Amino acid sequence: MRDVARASGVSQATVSFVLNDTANQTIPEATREKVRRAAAELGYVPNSIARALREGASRIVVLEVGGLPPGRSLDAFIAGMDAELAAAGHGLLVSYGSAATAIDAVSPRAVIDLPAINATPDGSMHGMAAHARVQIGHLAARGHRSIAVAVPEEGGLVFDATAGHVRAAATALDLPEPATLLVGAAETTAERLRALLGEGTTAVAGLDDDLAISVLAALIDLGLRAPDDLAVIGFGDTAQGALWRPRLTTVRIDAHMYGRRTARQVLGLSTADVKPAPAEVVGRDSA
Amino acid sequence: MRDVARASGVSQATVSFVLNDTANQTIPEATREKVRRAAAELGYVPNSIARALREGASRIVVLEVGGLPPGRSLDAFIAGMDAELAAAGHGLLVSYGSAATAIDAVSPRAVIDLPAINATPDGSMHGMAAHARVQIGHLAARGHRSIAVAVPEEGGLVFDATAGHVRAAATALDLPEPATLLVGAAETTAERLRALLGEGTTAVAGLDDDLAISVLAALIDLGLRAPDDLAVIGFGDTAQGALWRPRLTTVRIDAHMYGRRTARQVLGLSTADVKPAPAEVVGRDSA
DNA sequence: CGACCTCACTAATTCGTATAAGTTGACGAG
DNA sequence: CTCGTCAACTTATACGAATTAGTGAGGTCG
Repeated sequence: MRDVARASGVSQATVSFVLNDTANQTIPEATREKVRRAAAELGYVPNSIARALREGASRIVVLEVGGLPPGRSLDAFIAGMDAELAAAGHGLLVSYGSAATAIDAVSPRAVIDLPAINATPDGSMHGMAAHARVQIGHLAARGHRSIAVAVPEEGGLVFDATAGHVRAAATALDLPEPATLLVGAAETTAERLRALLGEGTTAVAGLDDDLAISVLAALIDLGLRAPDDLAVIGFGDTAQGALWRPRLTTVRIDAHMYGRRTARQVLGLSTADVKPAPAEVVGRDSA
Repeated sequence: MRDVARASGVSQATVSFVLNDTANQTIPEATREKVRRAAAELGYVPNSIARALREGASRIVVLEVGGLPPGRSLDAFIAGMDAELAAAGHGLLVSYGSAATAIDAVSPRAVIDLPAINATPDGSMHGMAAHARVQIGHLAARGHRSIAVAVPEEGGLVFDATAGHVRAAATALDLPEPATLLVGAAETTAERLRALLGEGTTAVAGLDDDLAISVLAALIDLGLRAPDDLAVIGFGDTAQGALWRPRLTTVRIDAHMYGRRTARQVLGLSTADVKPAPAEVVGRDSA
């Protein structure tokens, strides 16, 4: 910046004013032009660390994904956030694992703890509660009343919370409390599924597509088939689901828009014109 | 830091010396103790942005994953890097999408362009070339000579490079140049596969498990079965592969170690004692 | 004609750290 | 008694921007 100032014959402060279009600063267009030209010629690039030191935060936002299931939805969410943030001159960085170190190393403008948000009582930010209602609603509409929810054996908070949404959805639809199907090793899962079937369960909702697919596999191991012996519905619309036979019925959410909305939210921008499409059942063969 | 200095009755510089164990600095233990105590009491936490400004780079490293296929290998690689970096006081942040913005916003200690590294002529850093030899070698050992490689229709550089390794492996084993199977929509893929089978192809190697699974699905659509009508082998050992029927034969790599090694490399530490296990075929039913 | 205002800037300070370059007092050697 | 050395610090500066508080020239108003 000092070089630019020297080259254009003004002070460093003036350069800052011009390049940042600082308000309440009366600088004639001629000078502005001179400064901009010099900056361009010298290939001036602001040092974002210095800027961050001055402003108290860097222009990036960190997304913590925790144990969130990977897949198309997460990718789309990330892409959406990234696009919106980029438009505002910010960058998106994703942290797996040791977030704390990373976070204080970059002083992000904001950090988004995605699992925590989804775990919110009403999952408000991303409408998780509403999504769950769509998923369970599909099953209920097909006459299922005795529904189980497939949860990973080594769950973690993320899944606990999501399972909560599914349970709430069942209650809201006047269905009995859903049973839980712990998904683990192939044989154990199959055994548990057999037990559940014996108790009259007619449908299973997976917290994500991978879990639903595991259930489908277990079903095959038992020599049974979906949707006749058991209806299975997933969540998230991963590529895998469409490949399976029977093809997996699942729920698609507008993750890209949710990503964009989240980005605008943390930047303090209006979210009025970014409306995610409602969750939608991708009706295929398994339910 | 100034507060700590005031509280312990020394200068800010001394505090810095003590807290960083600066070499060539003679400070009696008594003083050191005083400073440390004050720091602890005041809950002093160094401002990493200021430190980054001073040192020219922050203590984080950015990993660019580009269009790399997600899955267990990538997760393990990330976990490995993260662990090793954390031990050295650094954080790991992953960039999808607009890496440039993010990178200059944080001035990372290093940035790792994973696809680019894997694309290296010999894929040296992560032994991609050797891995490909293991994959093709398995097929060759079972007597297959006419092998095709499954590549995504919308490939990108990552896959081009990986495909190169597979081709090189075939050549090294004195096999004819492998054909290419473009994987796209279900029907098209099945058609292409039918054509390939007509030309005598007896085995397909997928650049990752997802691609191999798509081939398995296409095979089912054609009313055929693996491994009798076509041997199929994947790469990366994702959870999905084990669920499929026939269960997918694949290649497992020691991604965690590769991650750790990469981390130590970029930090300039010795990599002598971190030796990734060689790639290994997970022999299941499909090949 | 002097007070006051606006324009077009500049000088100086701040953010929090790391470190090079002193400074002071005690002690030993000659 | 003096000089040099060393321990134990302190002072001052730099990193690169943003921003606050001026400052001088020129014009307006009463």
